[in-house]
Amino acid sequence: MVSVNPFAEFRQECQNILAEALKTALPEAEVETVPMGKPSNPSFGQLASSVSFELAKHLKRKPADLAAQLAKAVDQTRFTLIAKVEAAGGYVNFHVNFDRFSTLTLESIGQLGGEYGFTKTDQPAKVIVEHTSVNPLHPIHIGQARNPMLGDALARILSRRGNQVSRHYYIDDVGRQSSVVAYGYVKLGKPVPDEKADHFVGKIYTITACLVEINRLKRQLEQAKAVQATEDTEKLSRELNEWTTIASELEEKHPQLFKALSEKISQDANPEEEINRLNRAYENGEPQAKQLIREVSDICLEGFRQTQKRVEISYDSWDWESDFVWSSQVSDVLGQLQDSGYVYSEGGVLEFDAKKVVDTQNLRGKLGLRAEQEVPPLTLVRADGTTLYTTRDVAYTLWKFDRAERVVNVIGMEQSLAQLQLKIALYALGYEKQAENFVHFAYNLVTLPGYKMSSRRGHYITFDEVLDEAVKRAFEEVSNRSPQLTEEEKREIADFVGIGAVRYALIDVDTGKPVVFTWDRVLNFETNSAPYVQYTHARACSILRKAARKPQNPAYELLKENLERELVLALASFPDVFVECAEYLKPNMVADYANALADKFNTFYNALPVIKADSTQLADARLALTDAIRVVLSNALNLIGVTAPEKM
RNA sequence: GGGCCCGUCGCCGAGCACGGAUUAAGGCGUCGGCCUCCGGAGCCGAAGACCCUGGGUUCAAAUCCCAGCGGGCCCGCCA
Repeated sequence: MVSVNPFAEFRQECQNILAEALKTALPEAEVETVPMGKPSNPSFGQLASSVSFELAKHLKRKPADLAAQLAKAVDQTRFTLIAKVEAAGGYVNFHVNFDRFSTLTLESIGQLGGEYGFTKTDQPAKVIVEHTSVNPLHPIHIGQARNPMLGDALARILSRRGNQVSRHYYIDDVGRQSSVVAYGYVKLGKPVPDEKADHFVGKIYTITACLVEINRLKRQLEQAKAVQATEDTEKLSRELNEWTTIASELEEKHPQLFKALSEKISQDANPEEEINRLNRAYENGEPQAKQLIREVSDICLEGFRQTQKRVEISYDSWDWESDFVWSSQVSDVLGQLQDSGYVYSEGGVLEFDAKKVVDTQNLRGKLGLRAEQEVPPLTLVRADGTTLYTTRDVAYTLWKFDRAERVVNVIGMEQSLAQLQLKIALYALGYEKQAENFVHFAYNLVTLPGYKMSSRRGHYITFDEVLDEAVKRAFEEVSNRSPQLTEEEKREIADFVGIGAVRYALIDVDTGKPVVFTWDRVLNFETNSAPYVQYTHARACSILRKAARKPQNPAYELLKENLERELVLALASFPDVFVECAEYLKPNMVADYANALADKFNTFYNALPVIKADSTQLADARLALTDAIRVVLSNALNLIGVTAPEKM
C-alpha cells in the first residue's frame, strides 16, 4: 500500500471514527468539524481531540465524562491505522498502530522516492515569482541576497506543489541612477572591465554618484548662502560633510578610478543636468541613450549571472522596465487609470487616489486595513511628464497577469506601501481577480551590526564576498576533517557546503524578523545549519553503502524503539509540512523540518546500531528506515536549493 | 502626527495564521560526560524563561482583543 500522506491518512481515520462516535453516543451534540491536534506528550498518543471541552459548555456536562463516553462509543472494528482510543484529562486520545503505520510510511517513501511529500494542489495555476530584481548598478550585496534565496525556495516549493512556475527578474533600468552610472562610464571612455563586471560597474556608480552629489550640494549651498537661508545652509553643510567623508573613503579604496572620474566630471559645470538629460532621452527611447544604458546594464547583469550560476538560481525571464515605457503599455495603463475616475491632477502632477478606491469599493476587509487607516495617494506622473516607478510597475503587473493567474513579488517589506497601492490600482482598473491573486511576499532586511548598509554610499558587503568566505572556511573545515580527500574533492565539497550554509542561514529565520549579519551566523557549520543536515544525509548514505544490500520485504513492525517511532512519525508528517509551507509561503518551515529530522536521526544513530543490529531482520528494517530518512532529507534540502551530498 | 512589522533563557531563535493536558523546541555560550561500535560537521547530561507591561475574552492565552512601553520600516514629482 502506498500513501502520499501517511499522517493525513491516520488523521482522517481518527476524524471519521470520532465523528461516528459522536453521532452514536451524543446525537444531541452539534459539531461541525472535530478539532484534532498533536498532544504535548507522546504517552497521550499521536493525535488528540478537545471536542469534549467545546461540548461541555453546550451540554452542561464534565469534559472528562464526555471524553470517556466518546472513547467508549468508538467502533473498534473499523480501526486500521488506529491502535487504541483513550480518554484522559478530558481529551480523546488516539494511539497509532505502529506496526501498520511504519509499514505504510516506509513503503510509501520507498515507492515514491524523490516525489514523496510533494502533495499536488487540486488547483494548479500558472504562477509568476518575481525575485531578486536588484538594480544593475552595483554588485548584489548581502542585504539583498536574502531575496533570491527566499524567492528561489518559494519557486521550488510552488512548483513542487504542482503549479506552473515562472521566475522573473525585473531589470530596473529606468530612473536617474542608471543614467548616473552610464554618465560615469562614458566619462571614463567606456572601459572594458578588468574585474568581475558588476563589481566594476558598482565602483563607477558609487564614485560618480558621490562626485555628482557633492557638486550638487556645493551649488545649492552657494545659493542658500546668497539668500542667507541659515537653516538650509546648515543642513546642506552637514550633508556635504557626510559626502565629503564618503569621497575620501572612496578615494582611498580606489585611487586611480577616483582620480580619473573626478578629473573628467569636474570638466562639466553641471553634471546633474547632463544626467537628467540622459535620463529623459532614455525614457523617450532615443537610440543613443538606449544603446548606452543597455550596454552598461548588460555589463552589470553579466556579473549577476555569474553569481546566480554559482548559487544555482536561474530565471525564466528577464524583464526590462524600459520596454514597458517604450511600448505603449505604461501610457495605456495611465489612460485607463485616468478613465477610472480615481486620478486627479495637482499642479500638473497626476495623483492616484488610493484611499478613494478603498472606500468606494469597500476594500478594507479584503486588504486587511483598519476602518480609519489612511492610504496615501500615489504620484503617477511628474510635472515634466515622466512616470514613476510604481506607475510602471502597474503596467508590468498587468503584463504578468497576461501570462499567469497568480503573481508573487518577493520584495522587501520597506516597499509594503507601494505594493499595497499597486494592488489597489488593480482594483481601480477593475482587475479584481488579479488583485486577489497578487501577493507581496515581504521579508525584513539583513542588517550589519556596525553601520547601515547603503549601496549609494558604497557601504556594503557583497554577496560574492560572503560566498567566497563561506567556501574558503568550508574548505579549511573539510581539509581538517577529511585530509585523505583529493584537492579536487575537497574543493567540490567546500563549494556546496559553503554555499548551502549561506542559503540556509538566509532562509532559516522567519521572514518577518530582520537578520543581523554576522559571519558566525551565516557560516555556521554546526547543528541547525545546512552543513549539519548535509552531513547527516551523507552519514545515512554511508551506512547504506556499507551495508551493501537492499533489504527485501523488511519487517517494519520490528521498529519498536521510541526513537524509531519518532522517526517514522517525523517522516510521515513531511507531506503536511510541505503543504503548509507551500500554502502559507513559509520556506523557513522546510529548513526547520530538515534540521529536526536530522536531529532525530543522529540521536537514533548514536543510540542504536543499524548494520550491527541484533538480528538481520532488525538490521533490514533499520536500513529501510535509514533509506527513508535519506530520501526525505534529500527532498527537503531540494526545496530550499541545498545540495544533498552522498559524501562530504 | 499616522500606518505596518517585531518584542519568547546571557545571546540567537521555533511555536502564534487554526487558543488546549504544570516538561515553552532547538542552537550558541557556560559546566560535566561519550570513539574495543555503522562518518565526532556528531551524541548524552547540567544550569538558564513567571513568553515586554497592564487589562480583557475564554472552561483554557506565548497564541485572540484593547491600551501602554521598547525596536525596525514606511508615509517622495526616489527606486
